[in-house]
Amino acid sequence: MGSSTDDTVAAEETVAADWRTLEPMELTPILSASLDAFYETGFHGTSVREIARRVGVTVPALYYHHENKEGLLIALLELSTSDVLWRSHAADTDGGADPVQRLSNVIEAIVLRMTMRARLAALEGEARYLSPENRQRYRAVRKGIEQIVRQIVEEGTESGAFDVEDSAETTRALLGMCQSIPRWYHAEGTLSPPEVAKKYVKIALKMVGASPRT
Amino acid sequence: MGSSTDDTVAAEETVAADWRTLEPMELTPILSASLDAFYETGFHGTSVREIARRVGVTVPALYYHHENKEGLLIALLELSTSDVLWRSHAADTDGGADPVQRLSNVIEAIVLRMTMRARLAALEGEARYLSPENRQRYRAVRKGIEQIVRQIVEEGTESGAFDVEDSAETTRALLGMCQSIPRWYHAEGTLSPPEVAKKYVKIALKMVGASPRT
DNA sequence: CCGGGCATAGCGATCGATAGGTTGGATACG
DNA sequence: CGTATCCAACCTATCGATCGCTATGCCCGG
Repeated sequence: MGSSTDDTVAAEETVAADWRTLEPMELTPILSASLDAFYETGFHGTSVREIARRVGVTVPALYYHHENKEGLLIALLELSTSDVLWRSHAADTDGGADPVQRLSNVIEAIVLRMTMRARLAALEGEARYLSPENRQRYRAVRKGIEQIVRQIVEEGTESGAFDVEDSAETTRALLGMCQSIPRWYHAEGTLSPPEVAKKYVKIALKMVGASPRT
Repeated sequence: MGSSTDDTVAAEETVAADWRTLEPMELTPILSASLDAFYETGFHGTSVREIARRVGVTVPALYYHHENKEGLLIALLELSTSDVLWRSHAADTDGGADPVQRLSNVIEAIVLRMTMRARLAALEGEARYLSPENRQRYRAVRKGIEQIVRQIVEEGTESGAFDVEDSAETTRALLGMCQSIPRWYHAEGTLSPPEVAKKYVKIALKMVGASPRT
């Protein structure tokens, strides 16, 4: 996990800020090729032979490391969902008690992930092709993120920091806005991920009726 | 096309209000079964035999009415996109010159379609599996809707009715919020389509910094 | 010499698509 | 009125290709 030297003091500071740093996720060659293929042609549109061809191996090599084709998608979704769930929670608690800061942090964390891990984030649309039990686990993660955002929206509304009529609907609108980012965002675009995140934080604050601190 | 009797006067009035009325779209048995199958298991996850089985015919019957499997998806997307494009444009012009009313109308039209034609609207995510030339036509439609919304946002910002920093980004956020509705909306839910539309119109007006008329 | 990490070869099933025959109803003709 | 013709709308049967997956064997580093 972490280095064994000088941890006591720097640990909190590091962990607290960690949710902003998204280095390119390191994947095994097999998972990297699977991600590319699934992103381009979808789960059912991708054959295991195509994945093996991209990796430069034969088909049985895939089955040595993963149970079956669905196992490849599960492994990718596992990494993806645990990453976004951890980051959202860290961003939330990092915002202290101020709903404005908490929502700003969570939206920033989500948008940063949607832009810097766009291909991985777009994969979540393929989760509905999983077997029922695996799909269940994935939907639990989605509900977790929704609950984080909804709690902030509700608490902010009760404290008067926000002006929201329907917190559940506003939460879905916030997440829907963010989840659609991978559909149009390209890394070659003019806006960098932090710039996109800043814009969406401001939009999100408007959606909940909180004036940005200008 | 239309009946030749009594058209001159009633036409305008009918057309102007038509974009709010969404009767269940009548599809051929083949397209109806294709829509169900594509919605449940995706384009690549659906076999032509499965579609034929749902219709109650054999496979060649499908190929008699449509060129190939992709032709089934094209026919559905054609109906879907032409419908939403027409409704959005009608809702826009029906709002007169007031940006608030125009945006309210367009968002209402889009949300009404997303809820009442949820399965058809969700199909648009499968458009990326089309061949390049067909995908091109579809993306043109999407750009058309985006341009309608963006124009309203820009004009509203220039006239002072809206308070928007980045109209392009706000437009994408508005559409992304709406396009994600089919992912969670079920017809069995507690909210009716007009109720959902009302809520999203209010949220949209907040996003562009226009205070709702209370 | 042994087992992790593959490749060779091929299994049965299913894929999208098609050639060619059948049918039933509308229309034209005597 | 009877019947000949025709075409839309299918069905039967089957094509070659590809699918997910695996039994078996080799090879090389420890």
